[in-house]
Amino acid sequence: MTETAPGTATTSRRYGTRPTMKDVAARAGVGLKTVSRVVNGEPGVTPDTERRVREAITALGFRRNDSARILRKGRTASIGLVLEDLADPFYGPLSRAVEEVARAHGALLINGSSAEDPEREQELVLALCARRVDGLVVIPAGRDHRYLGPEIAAGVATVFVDRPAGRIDADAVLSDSFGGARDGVAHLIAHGHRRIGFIGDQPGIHTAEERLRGYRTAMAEAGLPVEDAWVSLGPTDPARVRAATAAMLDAPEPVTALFAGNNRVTVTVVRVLNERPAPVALVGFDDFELADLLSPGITVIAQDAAQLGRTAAELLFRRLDGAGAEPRRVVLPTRLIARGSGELPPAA
Amino acid sequence: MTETAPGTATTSRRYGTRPTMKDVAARAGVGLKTVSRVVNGEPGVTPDTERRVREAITALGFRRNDSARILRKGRTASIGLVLEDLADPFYGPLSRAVEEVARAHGALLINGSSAEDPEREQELVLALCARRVDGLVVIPAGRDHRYLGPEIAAGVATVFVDRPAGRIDADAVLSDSFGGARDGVAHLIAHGHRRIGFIGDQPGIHTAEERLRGYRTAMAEAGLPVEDAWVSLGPTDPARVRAATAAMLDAPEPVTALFAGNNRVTVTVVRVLNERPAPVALVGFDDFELADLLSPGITVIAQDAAQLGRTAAELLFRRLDGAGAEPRRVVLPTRLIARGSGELPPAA
DNA sequence: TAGCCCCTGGACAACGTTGTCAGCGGCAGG
DNA sequence: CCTGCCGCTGACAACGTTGTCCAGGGGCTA
Repeated sequence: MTETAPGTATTSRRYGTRPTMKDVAARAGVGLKTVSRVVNGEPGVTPDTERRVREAITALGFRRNDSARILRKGRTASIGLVLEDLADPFYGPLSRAVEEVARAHGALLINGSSAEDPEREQELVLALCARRVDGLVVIPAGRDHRYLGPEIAAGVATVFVDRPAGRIDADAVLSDSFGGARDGVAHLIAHGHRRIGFIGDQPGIHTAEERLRGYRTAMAEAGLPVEDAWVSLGPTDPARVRAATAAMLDAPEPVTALFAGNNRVTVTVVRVLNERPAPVALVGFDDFELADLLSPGITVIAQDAAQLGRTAAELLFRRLDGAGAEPRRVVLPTRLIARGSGELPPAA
Repeated sequence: MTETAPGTATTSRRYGTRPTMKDVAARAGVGLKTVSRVVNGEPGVTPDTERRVREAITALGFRRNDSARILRKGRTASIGLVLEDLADPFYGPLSRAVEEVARAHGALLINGSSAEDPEREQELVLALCARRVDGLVVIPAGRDHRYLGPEIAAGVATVFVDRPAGRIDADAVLSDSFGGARDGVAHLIAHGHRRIGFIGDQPGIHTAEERLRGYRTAMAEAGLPVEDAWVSLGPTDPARVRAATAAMLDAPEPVTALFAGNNRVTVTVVRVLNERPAPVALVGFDDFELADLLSPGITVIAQDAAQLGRTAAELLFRRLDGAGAEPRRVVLPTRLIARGSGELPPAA
């Protein structure tokens, strides 16, 4: 045993310094490798030796340093998740689903929010790569993911969720934004609407564009024109959405129904409609808690966020297990849930 | 550019093997340490040398291996967050707030869900410690955290949030559960209620007990009795809460008002009340999105989840910056938001 | 021109763990 | 009694990075 801190016992160590296997080995009177064997449950250790080692471990409060282990082994048993905003209720279940799958595979989840900022996304992704995560699940904020090329080539499995990767070919798990929006708008048309507004997320975001395309397609299929004033894309903050909604409703010839491009938009639109006397039909993309308890209940195009996360994570681990193949694109169906708001007839 | 075909030049590497500083140094024709200097922006490198190194870095797709760096430096620049369930809307903003603070301090956030299972909490916490996170933010699931003793002694800063640690002395950031519940119940009493039910989370959970204590105190302060049938603690799954609510409302002498112990409970209670003709007053602990849009709006005791997370993370980083001191307990106030459901008069 | 210092660059050890390999004692078979 | 094998154990190198220390060269001063 060696002396360490000024004037104290053998086991005392400076604050902030942790005992290592070497310390454990010294205390147990065995070799370094034997400690390693015990810690990792490898065979070939006498019960008596093992007991001595275990005693030393608890006495010293030893905990294996995974950084060293990772360095040595090359695998980190962790995956990274980069999403837009954890505070958005859409991402909670998604994140949780990814975590559950990771856990089932013995991996830890490291996650971060890009705040919808491409630079921040890249910064985060590269930080995770520097940590040598085994794989990445990314909800893209940017439109160009070529910076991931070297990482993917180096063996970092990567799956994109909710939106496809930009300018590289990679696995992606998506919801059927186009089909969902088309169904939702067709639903409104079926209930007699002719003048339908679309309020969506920023142009440039894949889902926003797909949903807009779905809207336009449904209108076209019904032979209806789309006026410029009926389409508004932009940030989903309440102020912008409020303004857009008001503009459509206060126009000389107001829209009689609205399609909201995601849950953030829907919530604000509901608030605006609530403040107005005349009922306006509404279908929103994304389901959300309590949508059924509002009056009228909100008709939505539901996508299963948890399923999205689960599917992506499972695909990721299949890749890690060596399922090498062409990048795949998985598209999950959406489901229209009619609750009332989408079945209102045109006011006029 | 060099050839990378199988079995060729020095710079070719197997799939899954990443270039190291040594490779970069060889390619740039400089020493190992010089590469390190460039990568870390240390002074003392000629512009020309730096350029050569940077070229080699991009050519090889080099990315520093943070595992090795961490091992060498001892600090990981990452903190761990262990919470109950990311899918619970209460934790999204909390997690996000912690992340923002971590980011401001240049640290990465690793998080995991305990699923309210003490064993899983411990497993997660220890896994994070093995990764040598610099600090931990923990929303406890268990009641005994002595297992954290060695870690804290070894310098892992730890802050508990939402509930205090069990059987060890540690920093904690809490909401005023007791005061909030007391205020909420007093609010119901002020509106004429005498028979008030309390539906809360599992006994053993600190907040559940504090809120129950607040309920009992408010009742006692008003000189009102509390019948056993008016108090129900247990899991917050819909089935249990439904049953408990129904039992209180269908009793021979039903309660005229309910206090819900957290947002999960509130949501289910709202659903049950919606199915019944007679209005029942309701105050819920925790605010939630759309609470204002229901009819009646739901009166709540709001706690600021983001503030909770922010405060905890800031305290954590103060500790990491060396603010050694006695463990502190910070209690944040709650706020009653009256929206209608809490102001309904007794039915009878 | 000698002497000195500064600037740049590199050799080397160390961080804590795991994989490889070799040693040692005992036991069975020849 | 020797050989060969097996079960257990430990010495040693390696993972990729950073900190320490030293060497060489160029510019400056005396």
